[in-house]
Parts: sequence; C-alpha cells; structure tokens
Amino acid sequence: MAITGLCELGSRSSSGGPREEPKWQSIARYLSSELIQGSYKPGEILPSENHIAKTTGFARSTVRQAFAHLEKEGFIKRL
Amino acid sequence: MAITGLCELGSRSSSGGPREEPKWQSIARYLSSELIQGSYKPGEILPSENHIAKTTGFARSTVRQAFAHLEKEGFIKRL
Amino acid sequence: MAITGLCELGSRSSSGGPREEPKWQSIARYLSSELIQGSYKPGEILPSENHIAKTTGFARSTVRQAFAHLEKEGFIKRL
Amino acid sequence: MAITGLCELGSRSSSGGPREEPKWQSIARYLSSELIQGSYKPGEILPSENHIAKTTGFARSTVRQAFAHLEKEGFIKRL
DNA sequence: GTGGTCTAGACCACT
DNA sequence: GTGGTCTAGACCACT
Repeated sequence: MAITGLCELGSRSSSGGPREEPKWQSIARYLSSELIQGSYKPGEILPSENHIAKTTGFARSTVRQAFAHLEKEGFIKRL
Repeated sequence: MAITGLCELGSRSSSGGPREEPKWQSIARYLSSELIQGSYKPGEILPSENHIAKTTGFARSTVRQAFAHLEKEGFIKRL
Repeated sequence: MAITGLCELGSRSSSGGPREEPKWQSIARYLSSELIQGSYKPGEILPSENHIAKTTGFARSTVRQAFAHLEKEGFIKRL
Repeated sequence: MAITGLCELGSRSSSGGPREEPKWQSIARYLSSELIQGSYKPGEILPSENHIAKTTGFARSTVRQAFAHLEKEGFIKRL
C-alpha cells in the first residue's frame, strides 16, 4: 500500500497555525480520506499498525492513537 | 459554522490528474476530515444539506450524494 | 423485456394508506420480485436505467434511486 | 411480526396463469419485498423458519426452500 | 427550517 | 448505449 499523500495532508500540523494538529490526527485524517475516496472498500482489511508505522516513520504508539480515534468515531472496526 | 477549506480540499479535482474527483467526494472528504479533527463531536448535529449547498454553491442534490456516501460508510447517521 | 406489472405494483403508493410509498421503492420492489421469480438469472444484465425510465415514464434519477437501494441491500451489483 | 400481505402477494400463484408460481417463491417474494420496504433493516434478524411456517400455515420445508432461494440470490445470509 | 422525494434536463467517459 | 455526475428547480411532511 502506498502512503503517498500523508505528508501533504499532515502539513496542517507543521504550518504555523495557532494550534498544532497532533500526528495521530494527521494519520487518522489521512486514513479516513482514503476510506472516503474508495481506496479501501467496506469490509476490506486496512494496512496494519506496524506497516503504517514502518512506512511513515511514526512510532507505532502514534499510529495506534489514530486507529483508536477512528474506532471511537465508528469509522473502522478492529478485529 | 465556517465552510472555509472546502475549496482547497476540492482542488484535488481540478488538478490535471488522470481522473477528476467528483464534487460529492470532495464534500464527503471535507466533512469526514472535520469529524476526525473534532470540529463536530459524536452526537452533534451537522450543518444542514441546505446550509452546505448555499454556502458552497453546490446543488443540494450534490451535497446529498456526499451525505449518502458518508452514511453508507457508517461515518454519519441520518435522523 | 416487458415492464408490465410495474403499475400494479406501484399502486400501493396511490392507495389512501397512512404514508405513500415512494416511487423508487415501487421500482425496487418490482425488480427484486423479478429477481426472485427468476426472470433474471444471477449474473445476467438487468435492463438499463434509461430503458426503465423511458418505459415507465419515471425520471432516470428516480430509477437510479431504486438501483442504489437494491445495491445497498446487496440485491444487485453495479458494473 | 405480521405476515399480512403474504396472501395478496401469493395470489399470483392461484390466478389462472400459464404456470403456477410455487409456494416457496411466494414466500421468497414476500420476504424480499419486506426487505426492500425497510421492514427489516440490514443486519436485523429475520423471523425464524418455524415462526413463518406456523404463522402462514406453510410447511417448514416450504419455508426452507424460500430461505434457500433468498440465500442463493445473496438477499439474505444464514447464521 | 429540514430532509425525502421527484423531475427534466445536461455533459461526459467508456463497460 | 450506458452509468456517473451535476444542476436548478419543485412539493411535501414534520424531527
């Protein structure tokens, strides 16, 4: 799976806004965006936390935060 | 509620990519992004179809498509 | 393909019930009934949206609603 | 659950048409019609074979045929 | 106001 | 031809 686009979406947190967006939020935003775009169909397995962590360079705990948020919002379900 | 940012998010569809992203997808992407960001808490009422339509200049039916998609994905629930 | 029968099935919406059944639901009901009856075998191509619209006099967007519903329920798949 | 309507829908098989519709098909047609109408939401549990058999007076084996057909068509899933 | 339904068009890429 | 997208209206019941 390509993670292209994450940097651009994540740029909200590096711009000089009044409040920095946390990294996990950038990841969550990116994944929800992919879901909307149809990159992942409903029912399909998402890339693993480990995979995203390795590919993006974020710590797995940060990626976990993103998944936890998406699950709380009802966007994804964990197995 | 400010709808600022929709145009920028929608700019994906005007870039010379291989396939233009439909407008309803831009709207859906924007709304899901707002949900992720916490602009709307779970249980909160989203801005109405009419409001988004008027504010953005899109036809209400286009906005409806976005809502329908978000509902199909389980991101939102309609009353 | 004959669309005979749609009017009769649609008559549910013109009777003085408490809430009128929307047209798209009549179309969906008719098509699912045909699928059950075996008029269309699994894998077979259904009549086009345009064809049904012209034959029945409904707007294509109304016919689309019926197809969208049938797809959401998993009764049909779109190409 | 009310089974009202089954008789009317099933009347296709008792009219003097060229080919009688089998009873299981009437049941299947009725259930699919209820699904379309939204009497049962996606994911909801349908009434049991036994319940339908007792309520309608059809043999359970006939009701089973209806369910088997609906499952083959992908309209329902059995647990 | 709000969402659900419906119409009658239009343009477009291409299964 | 076919479905996907989109518009700009309309009418209606009522969360």
